[in-house]
Amino acid sequence: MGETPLSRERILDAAEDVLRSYGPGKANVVDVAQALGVSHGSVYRHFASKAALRDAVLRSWLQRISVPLQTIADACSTPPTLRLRQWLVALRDAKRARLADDPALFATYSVLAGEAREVIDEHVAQLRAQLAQIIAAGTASGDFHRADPGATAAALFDATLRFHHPAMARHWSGRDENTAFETLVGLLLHGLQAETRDG
Amino acid sequence: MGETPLSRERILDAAEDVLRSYGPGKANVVDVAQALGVSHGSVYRHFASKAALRDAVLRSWLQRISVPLQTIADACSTPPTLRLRQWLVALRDAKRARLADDPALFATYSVLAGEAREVIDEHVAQLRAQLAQIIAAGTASGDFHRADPGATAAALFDATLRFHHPAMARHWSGRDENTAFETLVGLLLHGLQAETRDG
DNA sequence: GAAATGACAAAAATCAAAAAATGTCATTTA
DNA sequence: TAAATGACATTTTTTGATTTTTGTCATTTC
Repeated sequence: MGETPLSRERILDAAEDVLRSYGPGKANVVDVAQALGVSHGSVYRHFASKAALRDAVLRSWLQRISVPLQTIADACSTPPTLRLRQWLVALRDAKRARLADDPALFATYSVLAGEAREVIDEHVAQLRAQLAQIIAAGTASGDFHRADPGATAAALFDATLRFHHPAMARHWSGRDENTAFETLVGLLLHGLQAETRDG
Repeated sequence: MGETPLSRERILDAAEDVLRSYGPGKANVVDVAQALGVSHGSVYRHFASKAALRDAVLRSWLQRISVPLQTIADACSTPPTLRLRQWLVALRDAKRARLADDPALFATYSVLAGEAREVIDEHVAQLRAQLAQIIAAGTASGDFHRADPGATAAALFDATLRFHHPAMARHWSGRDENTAFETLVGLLLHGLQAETRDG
């Protein structure tokens, strides 16, 4: 009956569609199987549990955010200060665009994120590593003056939480949002460029 | 029957006790009235609704955080840089202490906060005003070089969300918590002290 | 007569029975 | 013989009847 053989990929796509139209509370694996025209037993042949499927869908969504950011982090020809700014803007914009594009789906993924702590921790670690990479480049070039790129990356990620953490999405449509972001990023970049006793 | 006449104060105290022992989901105004030995109708004589009582209890809890911070903000004899650091440390410590002291009550108040957006907005505005006051002092003394104390205050408050927002409480017992805080505060203070084109 | 009461209607929470979803696996299909 | 099925036991969610809680106010109390 199946035209294309059933694969993880196809299941993931169907699961995302089901999630989009039913929401995180109502979507279930029978629906996903139905969307694919197979029995739900077949889905369990590719994913050990509903939680595993949910994690895979979330991971795929997060990849679509982190992969383009890696490209920015890798752009060695861009000066570190500019590169850092571009990266922070890109992260902010990626989140805002997803919220603006489909608020319900954004809310759905926020719920999934709340249920899949490990997947999120992994994603955050990836993003921090990208930041650390840029900061290390800036330290090497003499643009930044900080001892520990890892700790500094964590500080920058935390400092900008307000602009990328889904729990703060409520604020993203505020009037002074852009000014607030620019003020904070300006402050942080000045901090990085300042000479330190200990760095 | 009543020894002391029923007052807002006494109701507030009883409500906090009830909240402490029943939690935010189970506490109700009949319980509060019972704890005071009065009918629930009498409570409604002092508070228009359960929501109004809840707001008042939350406001009182928040005051106990913001009033001591105001004292720090007002300490003109302390140099602005140190004063700012003290204020940020005090806010962080106040939240951490409440979480450590009674995690269940902290969770209860976090739920209340989620239900009483307006009260929280007011509280945040107060805290930001305190920060703005310190920053304005630092700008006047030449320690800081930022154009807009209000915007800078907002940026500092947002940048440190990770260390004072209840939604982030999960992280507060982490191993590198103190280092992370010090790294971020150091970065921010350097940023404030740096010369700017536009300030 | 100001403060408190408790009976009451309306709204919300609870609970247990019924329905649906998850996860397994012996059997079927191609 | 690898992939898919669907019947099944178990767990979770939904549903709707019942109980609790909220909020009001005419009456009572001190």
